[in-house]
Amino acid sequence: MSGHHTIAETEKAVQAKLGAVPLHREQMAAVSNIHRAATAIRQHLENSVLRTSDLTWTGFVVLWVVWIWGEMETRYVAEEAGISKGTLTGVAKTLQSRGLLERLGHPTDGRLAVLRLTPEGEELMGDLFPKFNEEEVFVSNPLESSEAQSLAEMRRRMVTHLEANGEQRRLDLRGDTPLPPRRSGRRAKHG
Amino acid sequence: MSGHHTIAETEKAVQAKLGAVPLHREQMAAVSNIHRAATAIRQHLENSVLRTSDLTWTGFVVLWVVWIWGEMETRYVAEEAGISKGTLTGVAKTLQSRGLLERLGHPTDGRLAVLRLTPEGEELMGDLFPKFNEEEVFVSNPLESSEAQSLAEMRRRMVTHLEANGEQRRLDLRGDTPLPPRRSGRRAKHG
DNA sequence: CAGACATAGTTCGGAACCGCAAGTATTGTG
DNA sequence: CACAATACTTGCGGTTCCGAACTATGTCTG
Repeated sequence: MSGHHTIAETEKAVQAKLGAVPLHREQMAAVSNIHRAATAIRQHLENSVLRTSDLTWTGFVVLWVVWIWGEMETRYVAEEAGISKGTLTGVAKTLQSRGLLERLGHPTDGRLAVLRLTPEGEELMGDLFPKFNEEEVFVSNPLESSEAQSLAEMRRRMVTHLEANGEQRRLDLRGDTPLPPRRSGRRAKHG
Repeated sequence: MSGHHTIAETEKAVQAKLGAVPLHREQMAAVSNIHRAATAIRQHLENSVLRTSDLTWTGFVVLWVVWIWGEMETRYVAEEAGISKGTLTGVAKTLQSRGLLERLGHPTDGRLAVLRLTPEGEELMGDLFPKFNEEEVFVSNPLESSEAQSLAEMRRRMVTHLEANGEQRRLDLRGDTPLPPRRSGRRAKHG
């Protein structure tokens, strides 16, 4: 995954490329490879335990969230799973079609929808999660227990910070110029 | 991003769910939220600096790799960017169509293709990267400089370990039963 | 040098995914 | 009761993504 260049080589090349521009090295290192690490871990988990049950990463995460918390309103499921509501609708549909998940109306508030595992889903997760956790152990083998803890703690701090201040930061950055629309996406009906 | 449940609450719920099954807490914490953190960071970067240039995360990473290393064979670009060769073909096509990237044949080995930035691509990256790095600083604000370093170092250890031992581990896990094909994916021509 | 094998890249199938707009239904409020 | 707010779904247009099949090229070996 780290290709054929080390981090040190990469930083050197970046510095050469930027010349006089000051570079924030530690922060670059702290951020730049997180996505690659996440991808590597995700692929290991997908190809070791998830694939045999024909689950995608996202499908598993959604099942996991609902499994842990029991019945859960869809908006919270999306939030906890880190996907958009629209995506959740599709993923939930896939999982429903495989008989792992069911969708219920909320008893008092008719606007809400609630997700719950079917017995099959419960059984699958009861079987799958221990295996999943075993691979989490494998993946974090090279870390001391205390390191694993502080790693999680640092990440939590970054996420909390982003949640608290990210939106304001983005607002400040773009000032008065509004965010341009994406290239893709539905267009307004008239025009 | 962390929804309305803290990590501690989540762990408690997991333990309740699993009952007697021993749970590897630190490792679970070390792994389970990395993807969520990566997503949060990615979305901040996309919506702060990338969106104004209509670049996706992956598109930016590919440009970045080629920018740093100059001309580069596509297989190495894919490896450094952490995507499959097939994905790179599509991404490179998109970037070519926007005039940021060009594709050259290799002079001596006809199988190889080489990517290089166009002058427009060079200019864009020269403008964009400092802004990107600024946001990397923002994202890692809550970390001490030494923490940022050790974070990156731990992650690097995990990735290295996966690269070295992941495939063997997956082989051991599935034993003699072959990996089932994905639900999606190309099928053999005949049938 | 032909045939086997290896390597690099592209094509393709199917799914995930986003962000937005619009639509539906329900609930809260003045 | 009109009207705003909320929750979810649907659909659009695009990108990304994997991995297997396929194509083209290079290399090794008898």
